[in-house]
Amino acid sequence: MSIQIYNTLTRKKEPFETLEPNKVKMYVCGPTVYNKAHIGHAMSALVFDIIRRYLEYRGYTVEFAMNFTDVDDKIIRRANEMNVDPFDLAEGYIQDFEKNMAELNILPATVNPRASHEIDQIIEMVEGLIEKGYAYPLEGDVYFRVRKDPDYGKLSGRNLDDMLSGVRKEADDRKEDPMDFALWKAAKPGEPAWESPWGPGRPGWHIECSAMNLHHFGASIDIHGGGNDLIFPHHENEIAQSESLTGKQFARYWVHNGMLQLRGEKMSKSLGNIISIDEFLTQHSADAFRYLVLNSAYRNPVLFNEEVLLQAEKALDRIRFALRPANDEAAGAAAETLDNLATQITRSKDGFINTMDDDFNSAGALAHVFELVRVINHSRDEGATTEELLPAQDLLRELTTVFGLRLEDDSSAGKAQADPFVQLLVDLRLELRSLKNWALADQVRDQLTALGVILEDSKEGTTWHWGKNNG
RNA sequence: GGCGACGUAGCCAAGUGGCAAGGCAUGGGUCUGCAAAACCCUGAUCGUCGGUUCAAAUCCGAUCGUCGCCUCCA
Repeated sequence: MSIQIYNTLTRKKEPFETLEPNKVKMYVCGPTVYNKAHIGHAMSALVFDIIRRYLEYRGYTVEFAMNFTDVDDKIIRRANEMNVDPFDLAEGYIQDFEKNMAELNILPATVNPRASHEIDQIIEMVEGLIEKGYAYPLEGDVYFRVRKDPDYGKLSGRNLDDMLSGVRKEADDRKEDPMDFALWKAAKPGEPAWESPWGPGRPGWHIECSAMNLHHFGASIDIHGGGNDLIFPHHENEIAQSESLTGKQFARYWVHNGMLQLRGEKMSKSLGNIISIDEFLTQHSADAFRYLVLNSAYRNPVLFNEEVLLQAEKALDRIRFALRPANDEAAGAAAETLDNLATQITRSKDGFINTMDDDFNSAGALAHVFELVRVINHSRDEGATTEELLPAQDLLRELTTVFGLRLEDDSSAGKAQADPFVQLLVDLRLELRSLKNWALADQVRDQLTALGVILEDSKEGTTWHWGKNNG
């Protein structure tokens, strides 16, 4: 059974077949860089990072492109408000975005094209569309002629006549059809502009993605991704532009992620309920966010709130524990236990792959990961040695790496200076316990807990670690 | 108004025809001086109504509810 991918274009799952053997050309719509990236951007980036990692795990070479829209009305407006150069503004946010992506453990794209670096290709494409009759210049603008494209609406499942009823009455009546959209916009005074056959101006939003794809990948790509809020009009228009010009199918599979739900509604600028990635990361771990994304179907809305994040942190702790070595005095587990462990390795790996093959069902695959976790922990309790646990733990590390989870025991980061003193107190308490001075021993433990240090007593002694978001 | 998605245990959430995964929480137990962690055990007939079928959470119809797109949006 091959990988199955749900294709928005056909509204069903289809077997994944690449244009070239073992190679995937994948393009995902990136952000318009006029502000700090928010957790909705993170959600989309995580979804496609997971898909990309999984395709690589399955042996594909993935060429992954994600653009930056760095020429746009909103960027220009904000730059004017702040009295800075629009390109400097965009550059700053691009760097912020790349920093955020690294923090979230999102693999860097093969290429990050920017609209402002693709102007020649954009102009060339617009000229081509005019030549073929799919576009027309109008007072320095250029518009796409939607009525000329019989397929227009095939991605979003709309037809032009239905859409017309929804069009605002004050629609620009210079255009041939209200649904015609801008490929090129004439420059207004004070705006950044490039010379073109139609006078100074700048590209419309939709054309950049088409031009970048053509430039970097050619006429056809395997996977085109983005948030499902981009299906219309953005992706619909991309298809119209690209396929009208080349006559070839633009993207074989259209993959769309669901929206992040904050307090029951979509997070967006217009609603003003934005949480930036920076803000998020001061409170929570990147792994916790990734877990939320993994734990649900990428096409559905993902619920985001404090309770769910707490549940995620605890679930991750469970996986982290399974990666710990065996007890020091472990004498080796019984043959039956080791057989079960060996069986589970095969079962978990097969289950993981079969489930992920089904349209990247990460939530289902996560169940297979947790089964492995349970059996590892059980085996440890049954006396398995570190060597005996290792193959299963290697697989656990392998699968969670495909998911992009770091699972670092890094909660002590930045606190290392205090470690010797903590150890001193822990050792002291051990003495108190051997003297059966429980009251004082408990006092030490309670006060360390209050400082964010978690103690765990066992037969071999006491281990300790820093708790989450504490100390 | 048009197009689309979703509604599964206290919470999050897989599962699209054959006895309902997983995580968090809860309760009980093992271990522990106590605790923590870990381990074992513990719960739902799938919004509602009707239909198809030997068999439905899963297909069809209706109904209620939630959400998204149709304007910039990941």
